[in-house]
Amino acid sequence: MERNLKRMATMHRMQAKGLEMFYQNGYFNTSIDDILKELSLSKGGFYYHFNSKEEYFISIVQQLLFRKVYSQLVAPIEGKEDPLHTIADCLDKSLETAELNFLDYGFELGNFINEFNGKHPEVMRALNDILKVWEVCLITVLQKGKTDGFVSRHADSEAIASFIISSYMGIRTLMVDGNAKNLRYKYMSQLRHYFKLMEHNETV
Amino acid sequence: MERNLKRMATMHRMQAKGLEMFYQNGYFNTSIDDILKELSLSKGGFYYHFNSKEEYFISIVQQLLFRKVYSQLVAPIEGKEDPLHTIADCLDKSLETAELNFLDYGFELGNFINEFNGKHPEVMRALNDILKVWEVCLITVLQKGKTDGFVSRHADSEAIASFIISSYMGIRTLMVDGNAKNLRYKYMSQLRHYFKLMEHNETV
DNA sequence: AGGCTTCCCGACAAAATAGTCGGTTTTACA
DNA sequence: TGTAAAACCGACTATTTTGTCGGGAAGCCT
Repeated sequence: MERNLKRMATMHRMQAKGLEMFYQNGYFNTSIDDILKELSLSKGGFYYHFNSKEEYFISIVQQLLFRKVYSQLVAPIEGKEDPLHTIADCLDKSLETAELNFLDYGFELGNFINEFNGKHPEVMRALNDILKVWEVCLITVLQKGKTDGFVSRHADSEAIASFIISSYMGIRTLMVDGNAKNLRYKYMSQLRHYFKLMEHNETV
Repeated sequence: MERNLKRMATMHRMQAKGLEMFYQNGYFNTSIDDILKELSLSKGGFYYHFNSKEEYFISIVQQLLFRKVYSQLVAPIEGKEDPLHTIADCLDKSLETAELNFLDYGFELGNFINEFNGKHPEVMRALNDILKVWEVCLITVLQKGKTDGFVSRHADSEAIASFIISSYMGIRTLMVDGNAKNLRYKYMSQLRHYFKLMEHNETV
């Protein structure tokens, strides 16, 4: 058992540092050597645990990135009532974290999708899987919101979900180099306006 | 004069091919050699015209990318009346081009901003300059829309502009690997709903 | 202690990378 | 037509990159 623990510990250490550096510099602009230097680990050590840079990256995506997105964007709204307010609060919280993060480089998932878009199908599949989980969660919770009387029955849950995702991905990108605080405020104000549209307000 | 023409022609050829390949594969994943091979040009030829890869890229951004964004996203709305409908139509047209483009890799400007975000200040400046032009145009036309009675006086032009930009950047990213046609339709429907909110509709 | 598996080292190979430089071709023009 | 400048060539250097491999250290079980 001690064995397995050590293995897990090392791999996790490698993955965590990898995510950190790929996020900061991008996948293609980060070399295995760069990462290993930071980890004080050797080439042999790396290739003992992973077969290639790409496989390494995919494992990071499936394990670390998935959990990160899930805990930040999915879990806080999953199964909740009053979806519109819940979603808005969840996104605002995410933006707040980004705003306060001195070393923010945007939305990890979004950045990687951008970097791999249209190529590297294996990697894209892993990234799209995460996106899909988020999307499905949004749609589900919006649909439930309809039956629970929080969301207008005319609202198009799928379209709303896509709109939320795209706007969030975009604002995270803009916030990196712009006035994050101001952008966050502006974004949230517009998003909340937009959300008011589909509140259940049929006066019957 | 023939001299200058040839110079311009060659440089333009290099820039055009560079934009094409940087767009397809990303800046860091495209080597000078790759580009030169496609151009049937030599190393010496390249470094005669440009001093470095970065300078080369910046020249591409300032000349080709700027014009591209300008003609597609700025010119069609600049000075126009009824800004909300004009903007919506303009974005829809852009999305249509992307949708029909068999080789779409997202929003060029957005992709590059993503790739350089937080690093390479020189490059980021050039990219942000373009973004700024677009943003200012949006704000201006929205403000004018207020005085002309097309846009509600309570609308926050700056916030709307940011919201438009971020959502557009996001949807372009999503459209690459998703069902572009469907995404475009969903996006435009939500955007138009959102726009309805700020139409001038004070019944006095 | 002996042997076996797991884990890790670091030198090495092979290819790719940005950029340099001396020389050659092309072009303008006197 | 001669000549000088502009435009281009391609071999070369430096470094970096991913990935391999033979071997050694550490832990585990008997």
